[in-house]
Amino acid sequence: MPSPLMLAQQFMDPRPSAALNVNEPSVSDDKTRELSASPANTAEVISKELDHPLTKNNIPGKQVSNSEDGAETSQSWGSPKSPKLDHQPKNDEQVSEVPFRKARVSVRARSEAPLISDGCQWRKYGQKMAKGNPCPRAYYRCTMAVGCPVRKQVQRCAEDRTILITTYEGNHNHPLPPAATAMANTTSAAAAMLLSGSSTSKDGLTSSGFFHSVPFASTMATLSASAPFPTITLDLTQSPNPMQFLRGPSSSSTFPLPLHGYPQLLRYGPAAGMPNNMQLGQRHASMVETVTAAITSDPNFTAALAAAISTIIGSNNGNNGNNGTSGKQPGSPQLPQSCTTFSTN
DNA sequence: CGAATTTGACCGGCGC
DNA sequence: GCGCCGGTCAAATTCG
Repeated sequence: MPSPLMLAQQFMDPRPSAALNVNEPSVSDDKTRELSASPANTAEVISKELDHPLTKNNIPGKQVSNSEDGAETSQSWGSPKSPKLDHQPKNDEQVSEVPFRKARVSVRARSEAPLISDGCQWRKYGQKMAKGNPCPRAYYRCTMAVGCPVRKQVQRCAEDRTILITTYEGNHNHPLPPAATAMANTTSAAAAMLLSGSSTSKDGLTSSGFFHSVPFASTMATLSASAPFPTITLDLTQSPNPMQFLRGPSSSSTFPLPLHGYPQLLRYGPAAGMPNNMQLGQRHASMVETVTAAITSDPNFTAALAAAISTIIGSNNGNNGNNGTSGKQPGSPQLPQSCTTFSTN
């Protein structure tokens, strides 16, 4: 891996296509059946995979570790389990250049509701008791589109049952609702930050880059690449602090983060803006802070976050299977979707 | 009646 | 080689 940046990009999203679709609200999300309301919740998203599942190197037991909830730490998504639907191994070989084939994003949110709404529609297909956690883990599959390979796991933290951990895997092969898109952007930003920071070290990115300048950011998001696939964890359960910026009516129901307000976010993507050098320095920091603040302060954000995550996930792998449009775009190489996402929105 | 959820069984991987 | 564990499938049941 040449430049860390690249890595970052790859993690985030190798392909634009999915992301693009995401932006299009063709699907009305109202359908979101998940509880839409999780009042104060923090969500945890787990992972996204960059490559086909077939790649099995994953080590199932270990991957993400950042999670504090011991309960869920060991999840092995991406593993080859179901011969059928799960993976859509088809043509994505392009991604293979990436050192890590799979990436995961985890988001932990504080929520009383059994699920957090992320703008997508999910169907439960299984539930299991995880070994170190008294709370059952539920398995959901995205039903917004027929062949959407995206899956998610939802489980409460054993230690703190108010914390809901949601793990996303796979990429959406269909457009996501606006809410989801918004989330996606936010999440992507976070991920981007992480990634960018990660350049320094593979494992704990937290320590690098942005985080230095934005300490609390690290607390909310971390990326771990030690495993075969990188994992991005967003921890919304703890409020970092400071959001002095947003203090006022932050609690309004809408997402504060938005790109609308912060154009910087839009360009934040690796491709676009994450130059090796972060000239933006402070800008980034502020953006991050803003985002963080928004996240922590706004419960609704959780939903958005979840959606975002899924989007990201989708973007990563995405590709191929996804967008109906076409697996790959001839003209455009693989731009980081995140970029796309950002800019689009 | 159709769709979604629930629950147990089955499958495959991993560790011992 | 055996047992454990996580994950998914599929039939049955429930709800809208």
